[in-house]
Amino acid sequence: MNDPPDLSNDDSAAWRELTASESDFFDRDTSTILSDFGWNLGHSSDHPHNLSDLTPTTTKPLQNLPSTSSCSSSVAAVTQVSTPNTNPSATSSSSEDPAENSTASAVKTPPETPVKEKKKAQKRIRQPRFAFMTKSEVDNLEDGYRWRKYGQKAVKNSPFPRSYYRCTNSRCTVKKRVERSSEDPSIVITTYEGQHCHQTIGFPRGGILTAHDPHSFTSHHHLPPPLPNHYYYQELLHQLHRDNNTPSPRLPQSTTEDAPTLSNPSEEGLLGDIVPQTMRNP
DNA sequence: CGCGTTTGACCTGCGC
DNA sequence: GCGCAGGTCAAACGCG
Repeated sequence: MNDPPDLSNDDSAAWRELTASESDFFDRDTSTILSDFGWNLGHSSDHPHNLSDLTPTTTKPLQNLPSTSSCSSSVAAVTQVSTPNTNPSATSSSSEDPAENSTASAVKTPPETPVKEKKKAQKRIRQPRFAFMTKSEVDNLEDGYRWRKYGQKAVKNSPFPRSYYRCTNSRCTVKKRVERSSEDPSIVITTYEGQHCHQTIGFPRGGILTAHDPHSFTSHHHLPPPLPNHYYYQELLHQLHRDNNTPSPRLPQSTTEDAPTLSNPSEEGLLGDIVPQTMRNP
């Protein structure tokens, strides 16, 4: 049905299906969008500086793909096209393992009938995806969650492999893919799939976040993915469709003249300077 | 020893 | 039906 487009395996039809959600995406307040995916942008300087701690980054959300909520139960929600506006803490109470987990656990089971049928019923289920580009030297940007790498694949037409990560929280089914842009190796494309159903767990090894005080460990300590930027978003779309010889989808409203708007200076400091020109093709 | 990464194999979807 | 590419698994391995 509404198969969410895959950034890497981009299918033009799927991209075109974005239009409605794109409008919604760009019309909405940044923090609202991000919170939909379990990210809550701090409103002051009290958020941790993770991304910029690692490297100067320039980040751009690419898409907000409506689908299901990963931590609420899944199958029935597939047809929901409206924004998955559940906030992570709200969904966490019912965070039984949804389709994603059962799918994964079923994969390696012998190809028996019941499991296979179950898989088949689930195969179309995709979590909401949120992709963004980050101009960074490092591939794996700290985002407040712990990730376990479960796979790496070579990507066609790209010298850079794609890495697959899963949230280490056993009840959280969020995944992310990390790959470098073949056109600009300094650009890291991160695609999140699903919503976290738990708070950020901090950085056990890095110690940037702490949870000593559960009361202070509120949602605004979620680390945000980067801010939306129409320019990058559109650039990527065009780039992808150039690569695939498919017509570029039209973005609602936004133009390449849209300057990235940072809601406050501290965010700018967090995310690094946004330099739209870096995304332009020569 | 626990946890995370690496990596080859396997599964699945999709286009031709 | 076949082949390709993406996605996932899980054993082996490394590290603190």
